[in-house]
Amino acid sequence: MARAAAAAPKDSRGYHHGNLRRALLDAALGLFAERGTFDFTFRELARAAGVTHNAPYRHFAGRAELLAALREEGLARLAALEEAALVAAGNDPRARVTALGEAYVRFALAEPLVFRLVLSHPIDDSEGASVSRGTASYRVLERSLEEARIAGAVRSDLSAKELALAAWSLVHGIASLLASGHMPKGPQRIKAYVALLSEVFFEGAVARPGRGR
Amino acid sequence: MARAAAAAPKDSRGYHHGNLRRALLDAALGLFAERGTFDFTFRELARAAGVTHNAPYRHFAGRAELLAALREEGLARLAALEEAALVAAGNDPRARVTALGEAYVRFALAEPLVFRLVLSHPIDDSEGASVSRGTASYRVLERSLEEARIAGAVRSDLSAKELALAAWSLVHGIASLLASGHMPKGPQRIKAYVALLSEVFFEGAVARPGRGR
DNA sequence: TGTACATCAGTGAACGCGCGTTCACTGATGTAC
DNA sequence: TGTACATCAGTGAACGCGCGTTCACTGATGTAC
Repeated sequence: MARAAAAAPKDSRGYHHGNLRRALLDAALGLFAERGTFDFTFRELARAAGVTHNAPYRHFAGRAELLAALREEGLARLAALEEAALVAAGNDPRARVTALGEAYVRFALAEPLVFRLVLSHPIDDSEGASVSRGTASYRVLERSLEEARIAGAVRSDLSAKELALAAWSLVHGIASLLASGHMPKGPQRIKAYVALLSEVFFEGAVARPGRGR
Repeated sequence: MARAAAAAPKDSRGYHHGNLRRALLDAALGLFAERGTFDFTFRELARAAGVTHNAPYRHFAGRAELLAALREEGLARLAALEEAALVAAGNDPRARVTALGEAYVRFALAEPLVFRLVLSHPIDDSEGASVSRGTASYRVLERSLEEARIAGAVRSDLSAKELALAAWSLVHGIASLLASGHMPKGPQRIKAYVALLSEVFFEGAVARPGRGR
């Protein structure tokens, strides 16, 4: 116990760094934020972390491996946000689906570069396009819509898969646009965006008697 | 006339290239397609176009300027596709909006890397987030929804702006997912995706009496 | 139509620089006895 | 508990390479007379 505690924080003093792996990941995030792109060199990364130019090789074979680690961490954070949102949302099926969307958008805005790293990362056909549909995030959405369908809250002439595809497109669309700066941001705006998209997703855009003015 | 014709095609013979600017843009597109990313060097580009490493400087100050030119061309092609789609769609407001969506998705699939170049290009706040909302593409969509609204085809308790935001999110979402390979593709699939999203956009996901089984 | 000349697109040698990679090393940590 | 040693994380010098950039150039095209 005392040993573990001494090993983990470590004050980053002395010859051995203590947790260079973590420091490198954080330095990479710092470089992202600083310049808005992913194109840093491995030597820049080492400099940013305050170590010799080839210390990083003890932890990552190269840039690609480090980016992959960041992508994985990002996906995990997104999944955690979604789980928390579901818990907070209670039992109403519609509220649950909306909460998922809001978590997704919040993530995209809180970490726009990680979001872009994770989701604009091209997946070639050989890996199978199912990679991303197999994502925890997507599965949770599909499951929530299945629940909503069973509860009679959404139409049953479309499958949960089809509804999930539409919902994911909607939410991924706004999140991408926000993360790339194509839309005005601001915390109160996010709420409004999500509320609007949720309304359109559930109710549709078509004119109906007895709605609005 | 004879002069213009001789100047334009030019067979790319001899010391002067004839149309190196065009050739460089095409070579860049070739490099994109070949490696799936935008990170080529200016010297690679010159090599790909078959000229000396600094011939390109006669036409572009650097990589960034060339990418900007490609972005501009891409936006113009997208706008042209959308115009053509509108013409082909006839007068039905709902068909017009759907046709716009389909054109957008087709563009993303036909030129996934240009699509990513154009739309995942980060816009910083100083340029104003309105840059992209001021895009021809977005304006056309908003106008079409305004028409639909006037025709009574869509609800009037939401503004055309709000409806356009939702429609754009939806279509940008599916287009991004397809362009990054997160979704299975295929020409007949696109039709199905667009039809599904159009159905959900207009009709909504909510269960209604007298729909489905 | 023919000649002289200016313009301009592409050439090719040269530069200094930061990169990724290699290598032998050093010093701290953890383990065996 | 104390000493000896193996392991392993980070160091620092060295390398060859391709890059962007500069420079004086060459050869083709277009224009003036």
